[in-house]
Amino acid sequence: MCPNLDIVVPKLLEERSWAAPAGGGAALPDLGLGGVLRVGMPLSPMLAKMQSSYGAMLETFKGRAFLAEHKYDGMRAQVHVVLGAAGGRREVRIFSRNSEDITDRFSDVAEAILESTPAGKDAIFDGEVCAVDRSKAPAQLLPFQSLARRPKGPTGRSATGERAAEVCVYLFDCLYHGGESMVKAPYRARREFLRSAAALSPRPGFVEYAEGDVIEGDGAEEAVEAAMLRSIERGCEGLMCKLLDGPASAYEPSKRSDSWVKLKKDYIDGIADSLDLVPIGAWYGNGRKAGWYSPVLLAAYDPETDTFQSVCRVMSGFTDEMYTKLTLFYAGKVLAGKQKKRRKPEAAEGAGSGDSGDKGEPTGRLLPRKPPNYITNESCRVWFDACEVWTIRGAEFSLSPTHMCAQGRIACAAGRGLALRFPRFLHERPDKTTAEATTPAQILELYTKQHGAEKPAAAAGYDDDDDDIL
DNA sequence: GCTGGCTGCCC
DNA sequence: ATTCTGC
DNA sequence: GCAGAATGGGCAGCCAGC
Repeated sequence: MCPNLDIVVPKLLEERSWAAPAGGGAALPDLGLGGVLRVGMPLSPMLAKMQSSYGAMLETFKGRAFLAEHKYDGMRAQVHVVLGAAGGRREVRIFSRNSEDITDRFSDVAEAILESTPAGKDAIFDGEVCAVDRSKAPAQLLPFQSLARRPKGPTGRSATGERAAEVCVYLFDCLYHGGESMVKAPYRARREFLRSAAALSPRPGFVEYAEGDVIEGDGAEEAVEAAMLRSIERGCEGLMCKLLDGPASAYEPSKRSDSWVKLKKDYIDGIADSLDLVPIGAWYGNGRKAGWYSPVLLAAYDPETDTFQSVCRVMSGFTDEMYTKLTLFYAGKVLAGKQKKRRKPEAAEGAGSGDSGDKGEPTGRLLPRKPPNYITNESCRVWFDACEVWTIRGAEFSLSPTHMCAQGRIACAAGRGLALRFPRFLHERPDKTTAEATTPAQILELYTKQHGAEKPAAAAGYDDDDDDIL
């Protein structure tokens, strides 16, 4: 329970460089309300605006210098180095993006920070903690899932007995140091300071600097593309592009500032793959989506076994109009708007066949029950007749206990399938039949390529699918 | 003691 | 996290 | 342009129930 006052009071931070209370905290009733940084009290991290093309990003920087930094796929970490009362023993606290204290979960990071920072100086750093495999030369970045499997408590014991993943923190900013706030300083200065011995002594595989390229002048576009490719090879999600100079490059807590732009690789034309999936079921939407099907369960089609294997649910990317059309198409009628408030299913349930008090069964294109060739651990409220194809885009695939795509073909993952992270609907694919949908084998190949960083396997020529040609 | 559901948090 | 909608 | 709503995948932890 951290008092997250930065969120409650998103003040304009009239930060001064006098933030340092020379004599100690006694006279600081302020809880962050005044915008005064306090080591040990988390401030809301600065956020980035998302853009989906190099062109749009370059446009926002308008020729000014910026940093094209790797966007690591881990957890945001605001690292505080707190001085003890006597100025002696230091303590490290680590806060999540939402200002939760996650020090216990990453006590190894905390210790590494202690070793990497000079005595007698308090500090606040910003960075990303990632699961890594240190047996590789430069520590190999591991998927987010590895990081998520870390135990939450201080005990560090994992129920399954598997050892927790090693982690490394990639630092990219310094907000405060030695009693001085740095948030008003230009990013270039903050970064340079962070990279000086006065602030930190990095330790490979434990405490590192976020990788980034300074880009300015001609050839910016080529430089950004190159940075993006490097980031992808490294196993990152894309780029964080940050304005380097001037007051606009200050650190603005809790703001989704224009001076930070994120470019995720799965949005960039020519890099992202999309999938052609089949809607096989749905639930009833809540709130403003009451009366519509939402979300919708999607599946890949395996012609070898004639099965539809679920890959994800999707609810993003539909306009209200599409919802109306979709619902009418499958239900064959307008659904009665549900009550505003949804209630707990209680213990009722009893498998997905009952459909409690629903009237019409096989109306429209609904099926009376889940067909045996729909392979999923989901229990949809209604099952669709698999009859169309939608183009879906997402980030990577994860091993799933719920979605059974390619289940049985994945080495070392008995009983698990593949699921798509961050799925969103792009458009219908009226020119494709369900038999032409993306197959589990294709998805398995994409999965293998994504973390099988072992082999760069450049091409492996992949079937297209996608195309949002306009 | 193991399992399933639910909560809370990460992205 | 993402997307669309409404102010 | 921004806030709000409705949800995406997935994990650890905790508690109820068998």
